[in-house]
Amino acid sequence: MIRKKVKLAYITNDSSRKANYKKRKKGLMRKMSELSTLCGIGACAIMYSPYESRPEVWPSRTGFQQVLSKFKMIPEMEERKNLVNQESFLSQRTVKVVEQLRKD
Amino acid sequence: MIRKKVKLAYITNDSSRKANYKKRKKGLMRKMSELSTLCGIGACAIMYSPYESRPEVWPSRTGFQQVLSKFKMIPEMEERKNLVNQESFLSQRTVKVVEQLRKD
DNA sequence: CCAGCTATACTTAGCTA
DNA sequence: GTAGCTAAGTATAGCTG
Repeated sequence: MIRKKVKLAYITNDSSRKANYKKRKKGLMRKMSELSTLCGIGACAIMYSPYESRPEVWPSRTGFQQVLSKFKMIPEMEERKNLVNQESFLSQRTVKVVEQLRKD
Repeated sequence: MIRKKVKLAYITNDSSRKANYKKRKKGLMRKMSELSTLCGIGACAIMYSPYESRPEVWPSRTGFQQVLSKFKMIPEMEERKNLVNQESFLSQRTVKVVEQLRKD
C-alpha cells in the first residue's frame, strides 16, 4: 500500500478521477463545516462535476441562504465608501445574487 | 509543542479564532484548487467573516463566472425532467444566480 | 460501481520571533 | 498584527470485499 505523492495534475483515468472527486469533495465539505463551526463564520460552496447529475452545494439550502444573506452587509459598506475596484464590484454583484436567492 | 485534539466548537479567544480562520481558509482554498485541477471540475466558494472587510471568493472573479456558467447545463436538464424536489429547485435558482453574474 | 481499511502524505495548533 | 516552524493530528491513495 504505497501511496504516491500527490501530483497536482488532471487524473486521466476515468474511474480513479471520479473516485478521487468523491473522496475529496467529502473532505472539503467536512472542512467547510469545521471552519464554519470553529470560527463562527458563514461560508458556502458549489461544485459542478460530470460525475453527478446535480451540482453539489454546501451547506444545505437553508444554510446557503443564511450565509449569503450576511454578505449583504459588506457590499453595502463598500458602496458607501464608493469603492470601484474589481473586488468591491464583485461584492456588489454578490448582493444581487443574494436578493435573487432570497426571493424563494 | 503539544497540540490539543481539535474540539469541534467555537473558538472563544478572539485572536486565536482569527488566526485559525486565516489558516484554514488558506487550506480550504488550496484544496479547492487541487480538486479542480485533479478532477477537471468546476467549483467555487464564498466565505464571510468579521475579520475581513470583504467576502473571500474562490476562484478569481473570472474563474468564478466560468464555473457558474457550467451550472447552467445541469439545471436545464433537471427542468426538462420536470423534477420538483427541493434539490432540483435549488439547481434552478442557481441558474438565475448565474444569469445575474453573467450580466456584468 | 460503492464502502471500508490503513499506511503515508498532508494539514495545522501552538509556539517563536 | 504577520510569518515561519514542527510535531500532532487528519485526510486520503491505493487497495480489498
